[in-house]
Amino acid sequence: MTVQPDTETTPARGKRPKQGEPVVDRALSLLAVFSDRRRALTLSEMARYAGMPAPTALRLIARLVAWGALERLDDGRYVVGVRLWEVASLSPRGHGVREIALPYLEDLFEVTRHHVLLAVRDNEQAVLIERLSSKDATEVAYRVGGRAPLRSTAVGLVLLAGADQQFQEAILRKPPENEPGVPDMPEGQVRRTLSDVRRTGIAMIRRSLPSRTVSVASPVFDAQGSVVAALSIVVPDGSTPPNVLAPAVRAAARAVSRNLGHHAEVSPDVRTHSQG
Amino acid sequence: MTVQPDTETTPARGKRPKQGEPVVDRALSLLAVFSDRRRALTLSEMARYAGMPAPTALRLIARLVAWGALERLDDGRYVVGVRLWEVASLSPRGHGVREIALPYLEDLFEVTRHHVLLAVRDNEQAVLIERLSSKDATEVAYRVGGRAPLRSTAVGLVLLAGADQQFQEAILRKPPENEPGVPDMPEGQVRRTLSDVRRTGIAMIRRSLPSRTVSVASPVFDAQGSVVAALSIVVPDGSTPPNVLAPAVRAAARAVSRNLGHHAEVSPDVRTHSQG
DNA sequence: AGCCGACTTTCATTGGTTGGAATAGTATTG
DNA sequence: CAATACTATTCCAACCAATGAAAGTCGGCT
Repeated sequence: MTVQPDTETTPARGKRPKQGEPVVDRALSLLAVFSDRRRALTLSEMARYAGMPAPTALRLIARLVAWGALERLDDGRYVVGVRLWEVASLSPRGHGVREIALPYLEDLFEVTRHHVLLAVRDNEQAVLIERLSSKDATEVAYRVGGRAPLRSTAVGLVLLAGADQQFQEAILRKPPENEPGVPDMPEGQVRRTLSDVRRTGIAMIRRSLPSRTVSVASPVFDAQGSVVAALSIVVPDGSTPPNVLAPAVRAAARAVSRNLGHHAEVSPDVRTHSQG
Repeated sequence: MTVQPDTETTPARGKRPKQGEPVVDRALSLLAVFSDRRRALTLSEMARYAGMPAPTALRLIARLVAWGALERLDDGRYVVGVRLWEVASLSPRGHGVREIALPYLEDLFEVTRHHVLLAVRDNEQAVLIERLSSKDATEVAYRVGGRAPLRSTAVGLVLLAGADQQFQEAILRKPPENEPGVPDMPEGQVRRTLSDVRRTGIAMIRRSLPSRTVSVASPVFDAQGSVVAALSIVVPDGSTPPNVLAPAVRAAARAVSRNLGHHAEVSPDVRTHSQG
């Protein structure tokens, strides 16, 4: 009678191969399956992308739908819900700065009629918080809610320059990402650029894809003097001399900073370099 | 020896008075504690508002922070995170329509220099998706991400008029909410108004609080011909005759609809009434 | 009809979840 | 400076919500 309990042939209901991930994490991973390209997904797609069995996904999704984090379309597919958007609109670094900055972005937009961008840093990337564009503007690489690299975009450089030293070093140590359309700078040049950005309050990047454009960005400070966002303008290369754009961008960024409670201590450096 | 196990005096660790709410719901209720007035909360505040013990809240919050749904400030308080905002930006009815509508909102804004609003319906309320305002505009009642009643706002009436019959009846049966600053319409008048809105594609509301304003709203249709959003303009009462605003608002709303794939079948009714 | 895929319900098992208690840290008060 | 009051965090044994294979249901396609 040395017959072990035959687990092979006795399927035994409720015998899971062990998973052991917190439920909350699973629920969140179901939210994370949505992306720019995947805005409406079926149950099985969500389960597959999130890496869990369909019944489990269904149960969790049911909770999310009940709360409003997800919504179910007529065809049975799921999309991100308005309720989630509503809560998210309370994000200080998301809609928060946006709300304060928007009027100034509009002014800048109205004067220039070119793309106006607002971005914050999240982890090792810039997240686009707002973008004003006219219907007939140049093609631009990033959408609101999307992410952009720190080293190869104007807003990214501004945010990187404003981050704490330790973080900057960590980023600089990493190998460049080689984004298409942007000449990748060697580490030394990046360092010099960041220093320039801090000194002048302006970052500038030329890119050739998806179209030939010039971006000019400037930092937005909060009351404590830390860089909380980057404001930029993107124009077709050759349309307007960047040194004409810089003062306008910087002025807008300063106006936003002032509204955030930043008391602009005009450093002599900035004064010397204002205007090219 | 009829002494029962004295549960009273033997506290016995791990003996909870039973709760039994799904974990996901609890996690979501921790997100729901944030509001316009409460954008940064401490652990104990969140636990209190969400109605759960501090250790439980802490554990869940830790997961939410790890994922990025919440962020922790230097002072230990929690705020809604950028990651959540990022996912929420994929909400078709949230940022989705917004993204398509924004250029047209901007045009309208630029011409009029008054508040331009975009709202969708969620449940029994309108949710403000976008608001363009100049720095020196009139005070306005609602903020982006906020909710407004259906019966007493211009966007609300448009959304209500575009909802299915069954839903409209349910709303009409409910007693009026008596919002301050807006004359409350009796049921019959609401019905007539809704019918007018459907016919003319325009809703108009005067309100006296927080300032004397006139709102003019028009529906945005999707490819299937259902009302997915309402576009409106809010001007100080007396500044511009509403019948001048109506065509502009309707034109903008139509432009957005067209962009959403709506093939405007110009109904005879609308033609008769276009322009006052 | 028969097959296939996606969706949903069921249910015995169990491990993630739970919250009181204890501890540590911080601000306020007498 | 001790005492008080509060918040934040760690610990852990009990236990119930979560789990996922299996089976049933629905709809589409051949």
